[in-house]
Amino acid sequence: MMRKGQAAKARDGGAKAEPDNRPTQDRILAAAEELFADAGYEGTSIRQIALRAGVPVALVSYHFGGKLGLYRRVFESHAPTLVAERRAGLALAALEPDPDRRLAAIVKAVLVPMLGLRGTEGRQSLGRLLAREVSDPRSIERGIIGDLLDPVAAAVIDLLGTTLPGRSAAEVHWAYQMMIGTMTFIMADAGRIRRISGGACDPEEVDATIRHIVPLILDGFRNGRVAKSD
Amino acid sequence: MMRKGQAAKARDGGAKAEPDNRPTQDRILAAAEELFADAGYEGTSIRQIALRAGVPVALVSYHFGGKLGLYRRVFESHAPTLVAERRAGLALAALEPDPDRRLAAIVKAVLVPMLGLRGTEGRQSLGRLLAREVSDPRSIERGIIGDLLDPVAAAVIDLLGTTLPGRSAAEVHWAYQMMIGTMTFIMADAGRIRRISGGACDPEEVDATIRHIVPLILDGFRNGRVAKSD
DNA sequence: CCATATGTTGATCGTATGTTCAATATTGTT
DNA sequence: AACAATATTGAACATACGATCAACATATGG
Repeated sequence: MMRKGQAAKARDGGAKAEPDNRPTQDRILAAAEELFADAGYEGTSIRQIALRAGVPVALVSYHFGGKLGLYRRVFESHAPTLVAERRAGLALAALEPDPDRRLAAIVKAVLVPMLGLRGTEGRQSLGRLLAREVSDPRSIERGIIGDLLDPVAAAVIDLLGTTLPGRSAAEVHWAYQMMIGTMTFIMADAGRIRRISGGACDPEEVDATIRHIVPLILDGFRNGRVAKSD
Repeated sequence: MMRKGQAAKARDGGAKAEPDNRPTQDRILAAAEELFADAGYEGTSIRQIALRAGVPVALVSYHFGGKLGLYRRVFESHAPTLVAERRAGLALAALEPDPDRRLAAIVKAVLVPMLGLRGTEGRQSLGRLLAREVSDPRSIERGIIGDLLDPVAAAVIDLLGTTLPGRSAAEVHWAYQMMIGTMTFIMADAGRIRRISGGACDPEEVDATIRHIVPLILDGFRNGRVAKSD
């Protein structure tokens, strides 16, 4: 009962110097983002989140209406930026007259905003969280990805289809899934890629990752036609 | 107290006609495989598993020494088959003199045993479970993938390196990660790919999937050199 | 200054979790 | 048949979970 509001509470963590001026909801969101990214939705408890945020458990339900509401809000608070970056890149790609350059622009418009998260201070956990949600079969029930990311996905596939005129719908969509699968796998990685490659590959090195991954995907797009029976 | 052993217990489920001759451990393993694949490790409870297997909860801990032991056993009971299939395909690929054919053989040796699980009766959940474990950053702590699958992964990368002589270690490893990422993403899918593509792509149709995915990856391998600065 | 809405707190609710136990049933061996 | 080893059972354990409550503090606006 000695503490008088936020100021007293601010000192107990001791981690940073400028901790608690940030509104309480933002601190809860930040804690939730990290923990959900590390352990997933089911693997994280609102008690852990409240503990890291330095607030009583009841505040989480009060501000976000429960665990699922908080989980959803984490995505809603960050996804618009990602979507806007992708749409901006797509718009630039659509202006490109040369099909080959346009293809490269599309791939970069999709990959760069996402892979770049791993190198952006304070955004690493967001990238892992998005990858986790995309990978999780259960995410369909939650509908978060469907609501926030599917629209821009459709735009990507459309532009991809007009840029690869000879391909069937299946070929275009499989190519898209290859791109998303590769990207998601890299985003979700927590060190295994670097370890297995003996340090040759490191998703944390964003530029090098993009420089290696983009051509791999691009050449699949350019040449990868469906095989004969064989 | 009326039931006398297994026979009486067999009738209560009512789902199948030939249920309980199967040893109890196998029923628990089968139930665990499905539920873990659907909801993940944290999202599944021992009680759900015991309920589906038609056994008391205590039996799970008795036979497998706890939840984690059961989870691990599910992989141990199926992974050797998958590894053997991959090694067999790799051995055949190594005999192929033509580099281009060898490359195709390597890719198929990795993809076909895994993607084929989705079309094998009673193995669909195993495929989704493997994909889930590979995607989960937490799986590193469990060590299951590292113990069971990493050795054959190293063999794949080695053969890949000798088949692509001019490439750097980073290029070879990134190519490998693209392949695994694409495969894992497809295996983990629970219907979104089919829905987004309007039915054009369906991971359940194993042959069509392989025929589309293999050339996409192959052409990335063949041509995807690292980009200049750009 | 009061009245009201909003934010915050610690405690408690009912339920679910993984694990363990003693008691009983079954199986295998001599 | 008698024995020990193994398997099965229902009940209980302590802990953790998400949610909710009444009490209290703070901010807002008249």
